[in-house]
Amino acid sequence: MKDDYRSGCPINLSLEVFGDKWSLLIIRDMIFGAKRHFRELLRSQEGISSNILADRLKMLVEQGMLTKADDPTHKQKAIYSLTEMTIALVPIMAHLGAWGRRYLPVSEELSIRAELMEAGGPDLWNRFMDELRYEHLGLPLDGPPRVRATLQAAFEEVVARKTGETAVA
Amino acid sequence: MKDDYRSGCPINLSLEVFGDKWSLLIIRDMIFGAKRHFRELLRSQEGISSNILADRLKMLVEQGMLTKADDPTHKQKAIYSLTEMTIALVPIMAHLGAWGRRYLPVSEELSIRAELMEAGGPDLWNRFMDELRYEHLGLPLDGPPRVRATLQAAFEEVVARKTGETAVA
DNA sequence: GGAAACTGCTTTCATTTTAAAAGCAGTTGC
DNA sequence: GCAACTGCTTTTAAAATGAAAGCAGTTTCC
Repeated sequence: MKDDYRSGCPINLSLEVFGDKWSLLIIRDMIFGAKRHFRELLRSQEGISSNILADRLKMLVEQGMLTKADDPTHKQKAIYSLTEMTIALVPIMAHLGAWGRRYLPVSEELSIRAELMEAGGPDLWNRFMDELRYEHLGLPLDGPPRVRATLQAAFEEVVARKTGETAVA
Repeated sequence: MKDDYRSGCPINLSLEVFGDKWSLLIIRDMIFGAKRHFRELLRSQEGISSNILADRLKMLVEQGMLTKADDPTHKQKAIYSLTEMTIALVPIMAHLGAWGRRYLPVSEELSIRAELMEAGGPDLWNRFMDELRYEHLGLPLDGPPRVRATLQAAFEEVVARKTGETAVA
């Protein structure tokens, strides 16, 4: 952990931890894309390069934002997990997505999840956070996880519809 | 405006606009510190340098996050104003502050505002946003602005108390 | 049992960004 | 008339980023 901060302001400290162009995208892919391995994270929409990904993962682990463990199914695989700190970013992700959707030129398929998160509100966010605690921290969960699958299904529906439209056009 | 984005994901687009170590601090100082001029913004807690500040202000204006106008009281002064886009970041600021306060080594005096914002919740944020619309966009406001002054007073109270403690110690 | 594909990275090198410091052409207040 | 203030720009060094290739294993598949 680094401990020489520019100031003790909570917004500044937050930016010092994940205020760059990539960290939050990695966390996004872990939360919404269920990605847990290096090579999965390497296939981001935005095309992160491997050296940057390696650097950020290392930093995020050092900061307590992620944990890293051996994957029992493969001697070379590492599994990255969210921590409570990172799961607590879900509402911020939802707000960021809603903001981007309102003010920036988002694509329909990549913003359907943000739309559903905004519509679902804090109740949905809390359910999703509980599901992430179940998947990443092993905490008990009431019923099976469903939020991410619902978001994913909506995404795929849009993709299918747009593919159809293109085929027709 | 740049228009070559890495992806149409709303979170990514948001990061492309203000996902760096300084942009959000400039906006923070305009929102919570009522700073409107270059040299005011230069005196940030974190010590931004003048070339970076100039660069970011230019970019934020290009992105529609701020507007720049002549200050009628001084031929060399420029006044920067928030836009609706930036005022809409208030809830994100509140969440970021709350998150930082919970998980990072914040200082007491610099986090009292975040504490009050968290306690006030969406009702307070909306009132604050209306006050910012009044100050920066000239929209009508019901009653005089009070939120920022309240936050500022709490900040100064903590500073005064801590100065007293130091003097006694 | 051998080849191909996959594992999480690291290395290299060119380009871009950041940072600190000094400076500058005006403008304003006293 | 001069000192302090205005929003920057310039210079130079250091650091971060990005693209591409490579690497020492491990696993899969036939």
